[in-house]
Amino acid sequence: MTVRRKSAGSDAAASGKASTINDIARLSGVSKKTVSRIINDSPLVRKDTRDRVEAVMREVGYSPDPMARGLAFRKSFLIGMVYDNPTAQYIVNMQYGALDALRDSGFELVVHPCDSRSPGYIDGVRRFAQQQKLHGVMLVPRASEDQALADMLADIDCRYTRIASVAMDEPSRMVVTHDRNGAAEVADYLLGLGHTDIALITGPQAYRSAIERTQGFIEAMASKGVQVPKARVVEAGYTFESGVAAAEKLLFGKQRPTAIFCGNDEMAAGVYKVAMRAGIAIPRQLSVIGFDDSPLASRLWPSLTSVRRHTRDTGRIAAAMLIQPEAAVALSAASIRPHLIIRDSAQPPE
Amino acid sequence: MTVRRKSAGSDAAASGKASTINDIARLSGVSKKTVSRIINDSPLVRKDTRDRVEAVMREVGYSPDPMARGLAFRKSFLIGMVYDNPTAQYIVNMQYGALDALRDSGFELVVHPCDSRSPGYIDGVRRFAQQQKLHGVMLVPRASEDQALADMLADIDCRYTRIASVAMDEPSRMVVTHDRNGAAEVADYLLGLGHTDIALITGPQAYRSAIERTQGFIEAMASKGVQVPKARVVEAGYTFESGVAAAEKLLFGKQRPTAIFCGNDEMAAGVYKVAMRAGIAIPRQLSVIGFDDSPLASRLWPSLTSVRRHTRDTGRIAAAMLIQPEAAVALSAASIRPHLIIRDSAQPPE
DNA sequence: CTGAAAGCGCTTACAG
DNA sequence: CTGAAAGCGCTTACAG
Repeated sequence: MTVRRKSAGSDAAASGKASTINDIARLSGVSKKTVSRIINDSPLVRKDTRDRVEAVMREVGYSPDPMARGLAFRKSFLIGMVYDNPTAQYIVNMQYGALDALRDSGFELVVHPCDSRSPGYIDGVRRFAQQQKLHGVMLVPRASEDQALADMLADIDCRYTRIASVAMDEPSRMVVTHDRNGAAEVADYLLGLGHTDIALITGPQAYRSAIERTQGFIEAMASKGVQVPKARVVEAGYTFESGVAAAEKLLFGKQRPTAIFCGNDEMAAGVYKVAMRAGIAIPRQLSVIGFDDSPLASRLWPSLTSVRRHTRDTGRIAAAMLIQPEAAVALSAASIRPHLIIRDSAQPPE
Repeated sequence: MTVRRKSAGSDAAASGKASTINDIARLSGVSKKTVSRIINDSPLVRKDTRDRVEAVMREVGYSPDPMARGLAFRKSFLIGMVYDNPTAQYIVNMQYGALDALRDSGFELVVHPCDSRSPGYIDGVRRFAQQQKLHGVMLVPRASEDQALADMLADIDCRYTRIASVAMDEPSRMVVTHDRNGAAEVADYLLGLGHTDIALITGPQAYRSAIERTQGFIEAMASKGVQVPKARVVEAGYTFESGVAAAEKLLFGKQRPTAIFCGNDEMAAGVYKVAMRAGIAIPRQLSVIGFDDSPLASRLWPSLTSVRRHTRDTGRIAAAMLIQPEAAVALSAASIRPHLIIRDSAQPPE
């Protein structure tokens, strides 16, 4: 037999209405201002007062209304995530990471995909940020690389963090993913296997990540004394189809490279398709390496060696910097470095 | 030479503050209540008054503050999307669809992934809905199949829509995806190619979609006079790894089926891996068909014939039903039926 | 069809 | 350390 405990909040609960700051003030015998101080973690409250009020809050299950708070603060408790990256897994991981940081913080995540090639997109983000009085915005590549976007946000006093492969703003606003390091690791790995004739299929050089991955690879090779000839570098579009087209150029020329490093997994899948169709065995006759460590990497056959990015961590840090600015420096200093996941798509050249 | 036009809103603009309903009322010489009526599309406003006020709004770029409106309405302008589906592309498409419906509506999308197997998850959704005073919630499979979740939302008077493969709630709350039809189409297709010994790798039967796809297939076969023996049906977990395990059971038995229908593309990729490794040629020696038409389908080699779901449309309709209840019936009547996308992974049996 | 008053649930600015 | 008053930008309930 259970005894139904009569809680101090049963009036509000019974009437079906959520309790407000006034209820808490009345029930704990303090002014609403004191309750407000407690909600906002003000140090100007005596410990026993705080304890008493917090007990009441717990008992009635009080949580402050974000809209009322937002109205008074002139700022909402919403974090916007702005992105135009077409890769689903990347977006979802970034969202999960942001939500990791936002969990139990009172902030919520509002998603805002956009098309950074369309002319009005900056205005769209501005309306979004201003109308919702966003607490902050996470800028995900490639949108994060658009200086005009960042300038607009600074202009309307909307705080933001930028995720990018290289620093391009104040440290307190940057989460740097160091794509260059991942590409260098690929170069070292392939050189270590004995490859010297390695081709590159790069992403569009209008993307900073593509530049970083390309340069990181080429420089790491150079540092070991191996030059990558221009003809071995084919620029593609980060898409499967563009990977197919690039592979066709590379695999049916006079001399076939013994390995191909692709700027992402999508394009590596394109190389797989061309190689399979042409009867070129991976990895025996051709080593292939991707970038992203997307789900695709382990589902392809043979499974694809690829560079893992810590996308979820990246998202978590970018969001945390928005809601805990004081921790920003420590967080941004935390190095998120990609690293190689070795699977079955590379071996020493024949 | 451009003449800078002095707009009626230049005072507010110059002071850097967004204009409010009071500014609009003052500038157009009406009461704020009339402005409010116009914001809320009330018919109780004379047309010329409305036109005049709307002109002022446009001129100063006014848009009402959602937090102030929400506070007064006791309801926010946020739509929650609750899901526990691990497939990234599905989630992202669903989000895009919802955003299609929400665009320029004043509503925003707040994402809320959860784990429907964890005990406290319903409480988590409740807190989310109550604290944010959500305008409505979209329930995505498999969370949408949890009656206790739907009951809780009804209990707290939070409107919701459920996306599922079969109706399990009032029509005004359902978006039905008819997975059964897609599976039946696969059966017809494989029978048409001449297959009779077809195996199934199904999703977990705790998922309604898995039941629907399995039953849809088996019944369509039966209607053409072909029985599917029990031993030809292997239950797996909708994951790549579970697909691998199931394929190993099916492909190395006494008699190999000539075709396998997989409950999703992930598991089909698992079949590919096992077949490739064992030197079983797809589609010559084994036809394989998936479900989802995920990006994976076209990236595998040979490209995978699969059932396309109209996920983005589904998301759009589910969101539209929340913000335009009057259109709900018409929308839910709109049939979203999956259909087969034929690629290269099936051919007549040898 | 239009408006003045009161209120939504908080915080800021000021006072003590 | 604590509180009474005014205000954030809207809408509801009531009146005309």
